[in-house]
Amino acid sequence: MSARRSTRPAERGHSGGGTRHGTARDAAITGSVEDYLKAIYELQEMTALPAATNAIAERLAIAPPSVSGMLRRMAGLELLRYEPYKGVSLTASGRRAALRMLRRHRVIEAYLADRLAYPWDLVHAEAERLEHAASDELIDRMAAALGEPATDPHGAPIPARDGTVVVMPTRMLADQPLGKRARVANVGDEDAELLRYVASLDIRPGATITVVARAPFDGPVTVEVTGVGARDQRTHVVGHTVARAVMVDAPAKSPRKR
Amino acid sequence: MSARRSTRPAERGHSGGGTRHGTARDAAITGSVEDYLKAIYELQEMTALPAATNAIAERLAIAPPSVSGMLRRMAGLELLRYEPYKGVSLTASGRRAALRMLRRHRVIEAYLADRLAYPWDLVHAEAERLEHAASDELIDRMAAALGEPATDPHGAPIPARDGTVVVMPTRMLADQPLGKRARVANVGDEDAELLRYVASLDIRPGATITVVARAPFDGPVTVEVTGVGARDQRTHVVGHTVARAVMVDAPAKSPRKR
DNA sequence: TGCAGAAGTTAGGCATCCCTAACTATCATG
DNA sequence: CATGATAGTTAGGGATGCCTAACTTCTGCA
Repeated sequence: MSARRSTRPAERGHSGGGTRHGTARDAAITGSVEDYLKAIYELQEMTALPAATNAIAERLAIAPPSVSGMLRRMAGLELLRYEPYKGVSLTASGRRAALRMLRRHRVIEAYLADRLAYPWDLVHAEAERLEHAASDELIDRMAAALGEPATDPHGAPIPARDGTVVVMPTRMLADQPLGKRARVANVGDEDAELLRYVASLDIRPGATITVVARAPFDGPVTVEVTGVGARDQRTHVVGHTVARAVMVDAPAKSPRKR
Repeated sequence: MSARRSTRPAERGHSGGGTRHGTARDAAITGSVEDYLKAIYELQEMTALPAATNAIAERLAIAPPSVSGMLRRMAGLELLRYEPYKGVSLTASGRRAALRMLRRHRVIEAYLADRLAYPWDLVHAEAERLEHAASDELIDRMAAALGEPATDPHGAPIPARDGTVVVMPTRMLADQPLGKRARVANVGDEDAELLRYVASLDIRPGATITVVARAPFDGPVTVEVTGVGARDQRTHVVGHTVARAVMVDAPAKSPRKR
């Protein structure tokens, strides 16, 4: 009988077998754990407070009890600190892993858009799956091919290989003072339909935008937009959801490296 | 509270949840099932007989009982015909799915090698993971970017979108008659070390090779090689494992489209 | 033809990762 | 400071997908 293959796939899907060799911790970072890490990081980014179980559950479209269980497991892996009923916050190791995922996600998005002419509303969904399967080698080759891009197609900063990110201070279009010109920094990447819509209004990272009116009670916002390569200005009225998804530069302090 | 995401990941890892919408059959084609399909197809390709449980198990580096269970499940999905103790053969639907995976795998390999300067011994491992995560859209974009390549970097034919493959008749270098010049058709892609080795001998798809001597009892084979772009000939002595991994054109009948 | 060994199966288990139902802790507020 | 809504937990269960141990079927060869 011929020799049995000695190299077996380290991780077969997300489940089963496994947990041999590797950094003991690495071995247990499944695709699901990676999704949790990203979600928790992004929640903490927003609030700077421990991430709430229900918030994580909602972000991942998972039932809260499933999250409780996973958090306990991840605490065991020392990816986060978990005090029951008190929410979670990432450890240094968890934060590193989360930023690694963010880098992967955004490099893939950038590559797809730039090299395969992927429309910007589709790159997120594709990256969402590829980010778990791609090797670090592949991510680095893609980033290198693009010349180490600083942002993804939606304007979100791409963490560097060493886990540092340059976070520019931004605010939602919904919070932007009237009459103040600003640069569009980034647009939330999760809603494809919304992305197609705002693109049709020339609202993309780098565009210039001014809020000229805002109706009360989370009402529509009137904006003047000058597209990235454009000279002429267009006026649009957008709803509150859009005004919350579009982020503009808030040139307050200097950019922070974190 | 903001609107709950309506689009949830259709498949979370390989496990759990799922089985919503889709062709009822599609929904159950997990990454593992995809691996089985490929393995079974390739075994059937070689032998033209039902694939044996143990052969599948060995190919996938999985214990035979695990295979038995999976085969029963896949028979239920009508991907294959399963007669206990008699092996399995793919149904039309299973064959289609297997060829789809082969196309994905080989398009990815070709893309990585061509566009990201991936060395040919590494593309297999990377494709092995990406093939489960990439969308059809991505595969087609990659294939289009390359100009619809006919073969992968190892010389294996890439099935067309419609599931047809042009299979050229080949034979192992180990079976090639003495003194007969032939073109290297393809080299088995699974063993990275072997690939690096044969590449160092200029043995790649398209190279010209002649067996000038063969020792008995599966002994070493002496060959004269002219590299793809090269003019001068080099002589090498390779072992039986290499002689079985290198396939050369066997210009017998005309190529079959299957 | 019969029987040993190879091939393949059933039985029972475990890890991941999700679910619903039911219970408990926390906290704002009257 | 009691209490009820909300947040979060435990309990129990199911699918996938792998494992080992033990058993059954098949087959080639004397």
